[in-house]
Amino acid sequence: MPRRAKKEQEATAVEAPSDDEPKAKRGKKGGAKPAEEPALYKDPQDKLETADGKPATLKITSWNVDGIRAWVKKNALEWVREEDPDVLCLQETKCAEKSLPAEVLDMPEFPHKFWACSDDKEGYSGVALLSKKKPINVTIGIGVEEHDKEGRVITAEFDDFFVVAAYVPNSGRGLVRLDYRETWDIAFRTFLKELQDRKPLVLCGDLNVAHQEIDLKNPKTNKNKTPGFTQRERDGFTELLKAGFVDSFRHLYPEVPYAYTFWTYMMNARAKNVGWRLDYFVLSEALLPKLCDNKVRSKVMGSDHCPITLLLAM
Amino acid sequence: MPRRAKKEQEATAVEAPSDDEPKAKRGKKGGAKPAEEPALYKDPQDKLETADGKPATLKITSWNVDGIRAWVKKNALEWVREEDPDVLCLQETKCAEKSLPAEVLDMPEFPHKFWACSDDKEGYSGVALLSKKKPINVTIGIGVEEHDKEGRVITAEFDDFFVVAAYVPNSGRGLVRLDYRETWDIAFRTFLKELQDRKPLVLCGDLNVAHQEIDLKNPKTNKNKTPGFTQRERDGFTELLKAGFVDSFRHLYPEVPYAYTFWTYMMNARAKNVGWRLDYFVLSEALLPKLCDNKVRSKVMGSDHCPITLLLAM
DNA sequence: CCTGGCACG
DNA sequence: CGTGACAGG
Repeated sequence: MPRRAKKEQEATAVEAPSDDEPKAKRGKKGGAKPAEEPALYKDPQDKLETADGKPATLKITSWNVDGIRAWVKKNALEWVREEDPDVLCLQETKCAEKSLPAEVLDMPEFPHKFWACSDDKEGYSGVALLSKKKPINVTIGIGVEEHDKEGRVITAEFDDFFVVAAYVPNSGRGLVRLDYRETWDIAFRTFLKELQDRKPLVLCGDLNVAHQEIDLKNPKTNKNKTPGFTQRERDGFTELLKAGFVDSFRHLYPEVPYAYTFWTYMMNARAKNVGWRLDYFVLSEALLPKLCDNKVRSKVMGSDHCPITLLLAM
Repeated sequence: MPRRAKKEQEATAVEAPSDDEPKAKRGKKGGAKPAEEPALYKDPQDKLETADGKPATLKITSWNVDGIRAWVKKNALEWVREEDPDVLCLQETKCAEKSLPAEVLDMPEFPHKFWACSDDKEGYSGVALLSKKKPINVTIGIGVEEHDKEGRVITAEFDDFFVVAAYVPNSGRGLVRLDYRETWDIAFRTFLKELQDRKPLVLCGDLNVAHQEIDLKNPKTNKNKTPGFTQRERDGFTELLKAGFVDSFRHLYPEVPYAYTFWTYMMNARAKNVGWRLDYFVLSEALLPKLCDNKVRSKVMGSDHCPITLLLAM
């Protein structure tokens, strides 16, 4: 940093599927159906300065990789190198530390690498935080034993702020883990508030909730049924914002729909942009004057989530 | 049948690996090691008639497919169509009947298809017998309850002979199932002898034993250690031959080495032809006058086993 | 549908 | 190393 302007968002990891939706479909009952145009999202050009003209000096990228080994094989690191963030936060690495791919361990761009893996279940959960600059201090977990066994949080302290990389527990099929999720949400909020009492923070990662109806394609059918869009999960997020935090994407783009960061692999959801916004940068309000942009790199392939990037003028 | 002569054995399913062994290797200690030429096997041209000139009229192909769904995806059926056998025996289909790939179920070349699947463990073992001609009768198993739960044997009766398609149980890592294997071998032998009392038979399939030292690359290191080359398994095969059966490949080519039908996927074994002859046609002695050839299609890809083909003048 | 584990070979 | 079933999402 400072950075040159990049021409346009490009998907370098893996080519986006080239065949579009069929233009028209004939229903089984014989009735001709009108073509359903997919509601696409076009991320605007990166805004490289704050509202009052201070240049972006810090770039943070967050990506739920859905298995770091498979992700590496899909050449996702090529895109990471082009994006060239200062801090890279990865969720769902699904990989014991000893099995991490050499391609990631070797990256000289990030001399400082931190890993949190699940204690019990191999290949489950797991987050990483990679940084160009050496953090003052790094901690794993949120300081609550029952919540720190699954490799879900890494906190890196820098001079003027914390970066918290998080992978919030999914409530599970049939919402079997929604009770646990609520317990987590409360404990995690406490943790974040205490951190923020010391220094402003950037929370980034897969928070496993679509906050409002605008944050997923099918709010009606998923409300209180599908993990990630129950009232309790959404209220948890609202509570977080009340504690002095800001959803930076929604702050910058209050009315913009279709800006999803996750699409199930099933039913060709990504091609149809039937998705969810589950990945966030949540900032301490104190950092708002430094906010330049929050990008959603929706075309970048390599996982069932796309990467998101935060630009700050620190 | 009768058939035109085929020019040369060709691998149409999947290209054989194109890079050969490195010509020379330098040892870690600095000493130059002589290049180890892989001991290759070249299957001779198909012999399309018996020793006394009767033309081949029956072609049986046997292949351990190591998962019929994966095998189909590797385009193995293309090769099967070129080979065009009258009877096709498949082992290790690893597939419940309801999940069989449509590509196989649809094959009009084989109007008569028979499946034997594992009762308990899904995706384990399983054999198939496909035929152009309708058999007089078909049975599953060997008529012994404890041995008939894993989908290992199909017997098809034709006018002048039986075809027995078999996948003999592997003795398992650490030979944990060698005792069971011996029990199986005895029961299976009894079954075959009783069949043969009625009509001559062709046993074909993965018998999970390399009979003699010539039948695997590394007899010394595997003897009595690795499943498939213990004395008890080898003796079982010897006992079978004593009961009036003939290993047709070894009968035709008594001294030919390196004619393997299986190579572990590990350690690049196939490229180095570090293999085992585990797949056989075992004939009733009465069928010897009809024997034309026993082919080992070692270049044909699609599984960790290659197909073998028997040519008879019935 | 796609990732990981694990059993089996 | 590669297949399958299974958990998890």
